[in-house]
This record gives sequence, C-alpha cells and structure tokens, in this order.
Amino acid sequence: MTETLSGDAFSADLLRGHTDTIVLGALRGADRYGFEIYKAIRDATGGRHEVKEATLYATYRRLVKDGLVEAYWGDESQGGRRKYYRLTDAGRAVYRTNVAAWVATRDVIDILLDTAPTAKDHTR
Amino acid sequence: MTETLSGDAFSADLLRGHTDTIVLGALRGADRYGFEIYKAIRDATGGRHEVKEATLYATYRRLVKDGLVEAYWGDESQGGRRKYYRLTDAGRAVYRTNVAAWVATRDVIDILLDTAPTAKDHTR
DNA sequence: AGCAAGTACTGTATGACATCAAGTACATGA
DNA sequence: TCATGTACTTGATGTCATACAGTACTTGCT
Repeated sequence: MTETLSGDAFSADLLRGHTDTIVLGALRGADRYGFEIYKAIRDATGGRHEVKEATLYATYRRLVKDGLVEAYWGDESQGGRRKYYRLTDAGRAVYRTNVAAWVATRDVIDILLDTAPTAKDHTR
Repeated sequence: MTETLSGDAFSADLLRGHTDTIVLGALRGADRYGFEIYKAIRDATGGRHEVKEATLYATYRRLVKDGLVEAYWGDESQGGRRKYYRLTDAGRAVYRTNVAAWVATRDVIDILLDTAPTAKDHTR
C-alpha cells in the first residue's frame, strides 16, 4: 500500500474481494494446480499485475475449507509435487453468483466514476 | 461477510479499494458534505447497495490525512452542522490515476471472468 | 407538546484478507 | 555446482469496511 500508483496504474489490492471468484473461474474448464493458476493470472494481465503466491495459497485454503473446491495431489511421482484443485458443485454455484455480483458492482462503479464503456467511448 | 449473496447479488466488500476513488469522484464537480456523499452513493446504486456511514467517515479522515481533500465546516449557523470537503490538487491527480487503475483492473477482471461487455453481449 | 424518524457527525472494536518475509524441496540448464 | 525456476507452506503485519454505540439537532405527525 502507499504505493501511490506507479506509472501504469495498477494498484495492488484492487482485485481484493475478487480473488476467490477469479480462482473459481480458472477452474471452470479443468482441474488445475496452484502454481498453474498463479501463472495464468499473471499472464492474463500481460504481466502488469500479479496476485501474490501467498495470496493465492491462502485463497485455496479458504476455498477448500468452504467446500467450494477439492484438493488432491497429482501423481507426478518422479518429483515436483503438484496439488490440484477441482471445482465442486457448490463452488460452481458460488461462481455464478459471484460473477453476477461482479457485473452489478462493476456497473455501479462505472456509474459513480463515469467510466462506463459506451459505443461513443474512446476507451474501447 | 459470509453473507452468501442474497438474491440480487451485491456482496459487501466488493467496492473495497474503490471507496477513496468514489469519494474523490463525488467531489469533482463541487464541494459536498459527508452525509450528502453518502446519500449520493446510496442513490446511485438504486438503493441496492450502500457504503456504510462509518466507512465513509473513516474514508474522509484518511483522505484529509493524506492531503487529498480539505475539510471545513459549513455556516449553517442556525443548526445542523455540516462538514464540507473540497478536492485538493493532489486529490485531483490521485483521482485521475485511480480512475485509470480502475479501468485497467476492470478490464483484467472482465478478461479473467469472461464478462467483458461486447456489442453482442445481451447484458447491455 | 411529545415523539418518532431523519439528518449529520464521531469513536472504538473487530475481522477478513492481501501481502511480506522467510522457508522447504525438487528440477534443470549453463 | 550453482543459480534459476517450479511448487508449495506458514506466521506476522497492515489496511480497510463494518458493527456497534453513541451525540445532537430538526422536522413531520398526532
């Protein structure tokens, strides 16, 4: 914090509250292991933003505790253990609800900040 | 928390990190007093969401401390004191930066959740 | 007049969560 | 062999949104 926003405007902590949903979303298509999700998020932001490893592993723990994902060790028997996560039905339901919440929240913030992307808007 | 998202999907805490920017934005056009901003936000969400008073007054304090806004008492001498807030130059600059951060963050989340509003998107 | 409801502001906890900092362990290429 | 990358873990720490509990004035209703 206090990082006063370096050049290209990605303040840490702005994804706060969305991390769970992002992780759940990452598991929509297939089971994935922790580090894989970490890299996926990092890459999706073009490297400009990164959700810290510690944050993600804490998130995984929370999601498992809440029954939204299940964890199991992969069988990389030759070394390099990987813990995989699988979306549960409950997780899938929460994901859907959270996406709706995101869209609603996004639109409200867009209204409050006057940043709604419209046809005439040059930002898109 | 743990509120498991009631019906229309507004989880508290999703605005977290954006409150400062929203308040700064509310002061763009004119000085406003605390409760006025509170009502403006509440109304902008159609009453579906509310940033709690305690949250906002904490926010004002923080913004003053950081020199982003200045506070002064209105001259409602006949009663009903109101504390007004005025955007400083620093506040205006931070606002601009934060808006850029919001747009960047919003777009990243849209990508991660696959919720980007497009022309063919029925959500708009 | 009496009283509820709304306006307006304040202060002290509390808890969630993103991150920091530090660490373990294995694999691989120079 | 030694740095670098992969992969996971855990114990602080700090920020911030909120709960909770006030104070004080005003206005509308009866």
